[in-house]
Amino acid sequence: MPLKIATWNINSVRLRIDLVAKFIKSARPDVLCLQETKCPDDAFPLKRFKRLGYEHVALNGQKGYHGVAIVSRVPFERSSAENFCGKTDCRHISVVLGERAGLREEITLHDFYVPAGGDEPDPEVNPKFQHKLDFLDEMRAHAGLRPADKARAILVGDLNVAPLEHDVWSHKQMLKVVSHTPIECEKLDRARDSGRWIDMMRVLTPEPAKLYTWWSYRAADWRAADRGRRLDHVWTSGALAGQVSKITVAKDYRGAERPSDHVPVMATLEV
DNA sequence: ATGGTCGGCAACCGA
Repeated sequence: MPLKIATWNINSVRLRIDLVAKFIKSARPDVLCLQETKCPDDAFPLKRFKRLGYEHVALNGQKGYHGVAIVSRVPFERSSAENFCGKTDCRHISVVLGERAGLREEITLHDFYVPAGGDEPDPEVNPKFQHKLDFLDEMRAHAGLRPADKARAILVGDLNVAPLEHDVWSHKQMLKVVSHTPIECEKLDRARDSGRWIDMMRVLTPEPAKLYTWWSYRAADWRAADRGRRLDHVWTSGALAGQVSKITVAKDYRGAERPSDHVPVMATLEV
């Protein structure tokens, strides 16, 4: 059976709830992972999601900043939220899909929002960049992010790093720009390799094809300039990799009225 | 080389 899992940095779920509804109705994901919900759990628009058919929700939100959520048409077995870098800043949540979702074998799903890291790419003077590097190191070292050989797992979200040359509009001009500096790209690679995760977006769309999921709000004409970055990712364990039939980047949503600066990415799994 | 725009929430912080 096909299982569709989408990820989207929504940059305020309450402000953009109508846009989320439009995406849900059109793309029909089974599970939607959100980042930057900017919404305390008691203010999350549960009723709206319920009306749309997404009755199962796992939340890790707070007032004003960051926040992640997983909303689903199929029930979870369990969920958990973890803290990184000794902070309670709501950057991770995970669920397990299993029997109740009609699966014979469980799938663990992680939803991440890695710190953006500020503007200055020097950890000595910019604590936000240091935090980002520490966060990536902690992901690498995390035992819970190393799926066993046969385990089916998927990790999605806004990882705030565009690691490959063709994940940015200009590799050369981006080398000193936070999101594409060598040190953070290397740390992201190590986090991925340490868990033996596979970068499924690049399996299905290999370089040198350009692949972006984010376009700055600051561009006068984001579409014409097309100075995008691939900040959002879909990683799977080896056991799940062969079952990903398709990943789509819904670029049109960047052109919506009052858009997020990120667009939805949706993976279809044959499970 | 520089500054450009958002959202939350009520002055700036974070992105």
